[in-house]
Amino acid sequence: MSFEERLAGAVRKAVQRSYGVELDGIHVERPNDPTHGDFATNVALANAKVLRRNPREVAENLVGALDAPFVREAEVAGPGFVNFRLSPEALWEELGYLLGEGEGYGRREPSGDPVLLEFVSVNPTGPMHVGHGRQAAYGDSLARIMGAAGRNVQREYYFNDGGNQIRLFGESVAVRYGGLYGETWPVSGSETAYKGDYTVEIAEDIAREHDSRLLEMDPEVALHEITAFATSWCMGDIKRTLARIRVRFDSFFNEKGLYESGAVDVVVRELAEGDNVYESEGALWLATSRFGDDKDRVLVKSDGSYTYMGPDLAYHRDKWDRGFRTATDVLGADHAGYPPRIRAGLVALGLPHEFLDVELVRLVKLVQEGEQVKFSKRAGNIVTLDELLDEVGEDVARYFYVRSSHKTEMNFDLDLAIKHSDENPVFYVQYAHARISSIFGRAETSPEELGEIPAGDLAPEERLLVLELLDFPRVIQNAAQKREVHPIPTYLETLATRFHQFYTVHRILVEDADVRARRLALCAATKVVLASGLDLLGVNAPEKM
RNA sequence: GCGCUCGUAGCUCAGCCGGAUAGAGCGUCUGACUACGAAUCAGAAGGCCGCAGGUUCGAGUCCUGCCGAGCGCGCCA
Repeated sequence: MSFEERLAGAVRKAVQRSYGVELDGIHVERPNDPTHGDFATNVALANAKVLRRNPREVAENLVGALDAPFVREAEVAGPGFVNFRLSPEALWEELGYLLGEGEGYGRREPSGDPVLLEFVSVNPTGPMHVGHGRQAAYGDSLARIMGAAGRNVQREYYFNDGGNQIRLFGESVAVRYGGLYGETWPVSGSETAYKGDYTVEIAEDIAREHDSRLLEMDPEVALHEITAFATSWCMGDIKRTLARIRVRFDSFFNEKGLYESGAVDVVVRELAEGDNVYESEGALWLATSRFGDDKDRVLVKSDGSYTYMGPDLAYHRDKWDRGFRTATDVLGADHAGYPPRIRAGLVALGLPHEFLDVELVRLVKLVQEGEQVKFSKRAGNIVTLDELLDEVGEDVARYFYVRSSHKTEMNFDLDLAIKHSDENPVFYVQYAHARISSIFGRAETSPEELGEIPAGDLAPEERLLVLELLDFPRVIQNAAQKREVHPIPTYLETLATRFHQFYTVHRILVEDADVRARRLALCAATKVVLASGLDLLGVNAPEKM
């Protein structure tokens, strides 16, 4: 149990003893100003009115009634805060526990209902670009964080391997392929849809494998071949990029299978037989507005084919049928209209409203020389994720992506990113880790060989470092609960600062065996938490750099 | 027009369930390596937390209204 929780419990008991009331939601926090102690609570202020006493009086009584051996000092301050200072023995003991847990510190075993985290899910019509990189980095880190927080999470990639976009893409590659042999391939639109250079590469690969054989076949059959080749080429490319940026998936789910298994038909039929559909203008509409959507949506088009509602609802129903009780979808912010209507459809199918949880990731705005560049896969003017990784490296990219909240807009100036990659704060955090490794190298020992920590007084820098280390479990829980990744980088940077400050003031490898043991313990604990935190972000913790 | 998400230092961003004097990094300026890694540390300058009301002991944080930005509002996904 953390000190926050233990303190909250002790405070609750003290209030109970003094006033005979049971309070819940007791808030204990780390004050900004270290002179306000290690922890503070505002219960006296928050509850003065209910107790009909003035806050300072409540605080005084609370201090008097407090029974908490790990607290060395409790005092009333300001308008009625109670500031606590912990005993060094308790802090060292807790640090010993941290070291005993090692990389597992702050992490919980997965339990509870399984959660399906779906992210990236980009169509296999081209390489991943810098915008996708953000969703990949966010989604993967979120999965790691939720897992560490004890959620039973599975990561899935949903890919669209049918539909109109795919057809247009297949045609675009076919045009390139035909072009290699001086043939003109007929397209359904007035012009080729996808123009990126990679379409030529794919066409060349097709030619390498099939030569001109496909040109002699029935065009529809040939197009089918080409499309299959092209999409699988792209999936391969995407998977390679994902692996490179250390993004892992447990499963890949393809849309086509939903049609082939009849799952889409089943869902549409089920809805059609219910009371929430009606016909209008030759189409079948689903009354999603009854369940919170802005307006109703077409389920079956007037030509008898399904809209995307069909497969998407079938897909989410499938998630439910597989036993998941929460479906977290990580989507680009351009899909903002999507959650209400899909959720409405799912509720119409009888699934609980809370089942679908959507996190919208703001798009990355590409800027070059102060001007916004519109990047479109179809126009071909994209900066690929691979290009970015070539320039700045995996650690810099992953850290950069998740350092700011996924909800805020992100301006991405590639030139600037390359130029300033040396200044990326990830190095600040990694440096602290490498520095500690170097200390252990010099001490000719390792974090594992430390043994018991002899208790003793803590210098201010040591105290702040310990308190920061012990905050890690809370940071993980908080981030998981709020589905945010950026608190981790924020925390790691603070921790690295606390360490560097401690390091600057105190020499670690001193003669005094107890002092040396304590300081090495601080180093070991910092090292393990830094490595663990960086791991949550998919970033390396180097021994030297 | 309606809906969602945002607006914090020159720039990029933090800020836990409403708490005490709003914090970092970059950039600018000044200092610190003859003991463990200076990719570091100490300090200075830099703020109407978009604006205006409201809620209360207390608001960057909650509510309302404006202003500004992005996205969405297809028988596209």
